[in-house]
Formats: sequence, structure tokens, C-alpha cells
Amino acid sequence: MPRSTPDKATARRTPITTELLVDAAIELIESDGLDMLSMRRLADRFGIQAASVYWYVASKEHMLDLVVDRLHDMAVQTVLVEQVEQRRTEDESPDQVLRRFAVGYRSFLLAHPDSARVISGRLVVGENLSLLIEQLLTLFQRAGLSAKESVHAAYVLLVYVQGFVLHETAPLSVVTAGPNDERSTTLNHMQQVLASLPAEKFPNTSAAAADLARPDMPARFAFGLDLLLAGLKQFVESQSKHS
Amino acid sequence: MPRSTPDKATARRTPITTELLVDAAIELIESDGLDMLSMRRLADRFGIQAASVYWYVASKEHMLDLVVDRLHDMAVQTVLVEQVEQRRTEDESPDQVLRRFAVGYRSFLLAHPDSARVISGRLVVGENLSLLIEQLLTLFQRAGLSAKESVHAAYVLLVYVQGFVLHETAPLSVVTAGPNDERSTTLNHMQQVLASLPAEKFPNTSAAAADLARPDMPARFAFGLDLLLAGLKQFVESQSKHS
DNA sequence: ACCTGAACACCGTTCAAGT
DNA sequence: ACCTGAACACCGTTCAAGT
Repeated sequence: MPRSTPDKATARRTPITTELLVDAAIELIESDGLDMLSMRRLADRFGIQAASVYWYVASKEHMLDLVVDRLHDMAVQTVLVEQVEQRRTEDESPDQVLRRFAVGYRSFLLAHPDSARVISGRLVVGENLSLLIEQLLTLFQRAGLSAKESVHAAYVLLVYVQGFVLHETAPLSVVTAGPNDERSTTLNHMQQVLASLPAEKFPNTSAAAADLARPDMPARFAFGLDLLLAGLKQFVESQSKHS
Repeated sequence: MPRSTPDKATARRTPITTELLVDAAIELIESDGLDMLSMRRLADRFGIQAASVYWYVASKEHMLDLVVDRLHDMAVQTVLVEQVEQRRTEDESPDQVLRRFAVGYRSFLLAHPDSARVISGRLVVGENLSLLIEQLLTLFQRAGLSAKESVHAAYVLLVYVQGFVLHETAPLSVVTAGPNDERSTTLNHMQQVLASLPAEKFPNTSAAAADLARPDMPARFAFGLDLLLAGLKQFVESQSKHS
């Protein structure tokens, strides 16, 4: 009998809710990785049996859907509200806001281990994702796109950022390497493998071995983002010319 | 004793090799899905025990690396050789070749179920991926990029296509829907959910509900690809102006 | 060199039964 | 309404032992 309980047996441990389960699932993923998330380990956190989790959630798939929905919620908070809305100034172009969104979104995904893996795997439509999309649609329309084009653009931007971070954080392996090498060893080995490819068949690859094995990822992300935004600008201009 | 064996017991079943295991793994993935691939089911295909697979392969992770490497090999064959090289004409721009590569690569990924899921998850560096990259580097340099910029561009293009297909084939769920709904039902429900969002808070989303729920994916893919290539073109032009 | 048998430490999920 | 116990049908991986 815990001392703090006011009456006999009414107030027990804080009652378990689906929200709390999702909280714990995200914590588990961020601390131990997505592969370590199991219904049993999740249940352990609350001192209950694995079977009990199924009272709150239909399946592990459903649980992961809820996790993704929550991550969208967090992204709306940290990226849209803090990075985009609050820093807004009067004279900035939609272009600049879009760039800040993309950079902020990448930072968010990088800050939450395996979040890109969970998010990229499933498209969970709900209020939270809708909030993200809504803001993007506004920005793209303000930039000069039609409603239909804005949907395409918003989707493409999300795909680009998520896909980029997914690859950025993906396990790296070299076919000729042992599977237990550490990442730095693998990178060295990779550079070596790339550099030693037959130069007649792989002139560019062997020449660029250093850039391939030791890439500047923020610069690479900005490069692709700039291509997209420059293409967007040009697209809008070529549209308005014909009107 | 099979009739066809020439001498006593020398020639048995065709001997198992790592290559054959990878073949079977890919077949399993394409027929039953990535989640259905297990060492036991793989072993069953050859009439051996799961433990025996470990004589050919260090772990399941290693097996998946080999699968990815093989998929890169297949992509080189079908996309680069058949789609890009053989259709090459004299007067086409690198721009056009790049577009054909991207479209062909997307088709390849779509044609092999779950291939985008396996490939996006792991970066397997070897001769096959190098072949893909080598060709892309050549194309981008021919388009006017430096060696370093070409590496960025090649990576960005691969990330875009893989990320796009990954989302295109990802399981679709609606937070308010039951998890067992069929895809068409889910799409209907999704459109309904999006359309019924409070119009004050989600003016663009609810207006674009139809486009969001029933998207023209080839057009969307082309839209993003065009942005990238248009951005590329402009980047090259702005570079040459300052030289 | 190649494969088995058996075990270990796990999974997700179901379901009658308890409180 | 919430949770347990026990079971079912699986996993990946290891390892002594067989041929």
C-alpha cells in the first residue's frame, strides 16, 4: 500500500492510456532502436503483460500507426510552430520559408532516431499530417502554384526530406566487408573499395571516392533542396509568361 | 535414386550456392512480401534446415545486403542497359537521358514488390551500385556539373526516386479507420476524412481532398523530376555566367 | 565441406479466465 | 473495465554432432 494514496484502493498507479503507451513506444524506439520495440518490452514498462497491451491497441501495426501520427504531431510543433511561424518576418519570400521548413524538418528527423524509418514506411492520414500539409499547401500557393500543383509539390518536398534522412541514417555496408565492422572502419574500407575500382570502367567513381565515402551531408541536402526550389521558381515564371 | 544420375551418388541435386539463396530470397520477397522472408522459409525452398543457411551467409542482415546488391545488379541491367543505353540517339541532351533513367528506375522498383523497402533501408556499396553511380556521374558531368556537384546530384536523384516509390507503395492508414480495411475503402474513407476537416483551419486540405486521396502518381513523379532537372539546368547556366 | 537436431531466447497474437 | 496465464505458431542464431 503506497502512502500517498488518499482513500483505500481507489487511486492506484496513474492509469494506463493509449497515449501513454505511444509515449513509451517512442521512448523505446529512440533509446533502443525500432528493431528493439516489442509488445512485451512495451508492456514491461508499465508492469503489465504483453497481452494486456491488446486491450488498448489492435495490433503492433496499429501501434506503429499511432507512433507515426504522434511524430507528425511533434513535427508540427517543433518544425512548423517554432522554426517556421515564429521566425516569420514581413518581407520574406515563400521560397525562404519553404527552405526553413525543409531544413527544420530534416533536423527534426535526425534528432529522433529511427523516426525517418517509421515515418517513411507508412502513410498515416489524420489531423496531424493534415496540419503539416495544410501549411505547405498555403506556402506553395503563395509561391504561385495552383491547388493541384501545390499538392504535388508538397508531396515531393516531404518525400525528398524523408527519403534523404532515411538514407542518411541507413546502415552502411560494403559487400566485401565483414558485417561487424564499425562505421568508421566501414567508411575507410568503402573509400578504399571505391578508389580501387578499375579506372577504365569506373573513371568518375574512383576519382570521386573521397566525396562518396566522406560526404558533406548538410551541403548535399541543401544542393538537392536548391534544385527543387530553383525549379519551382522557374516553373512559376514560365507559367505566368503564358497567361 | 533418381534415374538421371550418371554414376552412383556423385551428382546429386544441383549444389546450393549463395547466389541461389539470394535468388530464392528475392523470389520469396516478390511473391510473399519482405515480412514473410525468414531463414526457415528460405531453407525450406532447398529442403535444408534453417541452421544450414548459416553456412552460406553470416546472418539475415548479411542476406539482405546481398539481396540489395543483387537488386542493384538487376537495376543496372534493366534500367541502364535496356532503357538508357540502347535507346540512346545522337542528338539527345543529358537532360533527356536523365529523365529516362529516373522514369525507368521508378518502373523497375514498382515492378519488384518491396524492392524499394529493402533498398531504401540499407546502403550497400559494391560494384553494382558503383556501376549505377558511375553512369549517373558521367551524365551529370556531361550536363555541366563539376565532379563534386555530380556526386551530390546523383545521390539526390537516387534518393528522390527511391523515396518516391517507397511512399507510393507504403501501407496506407487512416487514424480513424479500422486497420483491416481494404485499400480502396481506405482511400474513400481518407477522402471523406480530409474533406470533412474544419474548413476554417484546413481550407487548402479540404479543398484538395480529391487530389490528395486519388493522386495521379506518374504525373506527380514527373512533376518533382521536372523541378529537379529544371533546377539543374538553371544551376549550370548561372555557373557558366560567372566564369 | 556441408548439413542436422536440438536448444536458447525471443517474437505477435488469441482467449478463456480472473478481479 | 482491465488484466493474467497459458498457449500457439512462429522467429534468428548457436553449436555440438553427424556424414
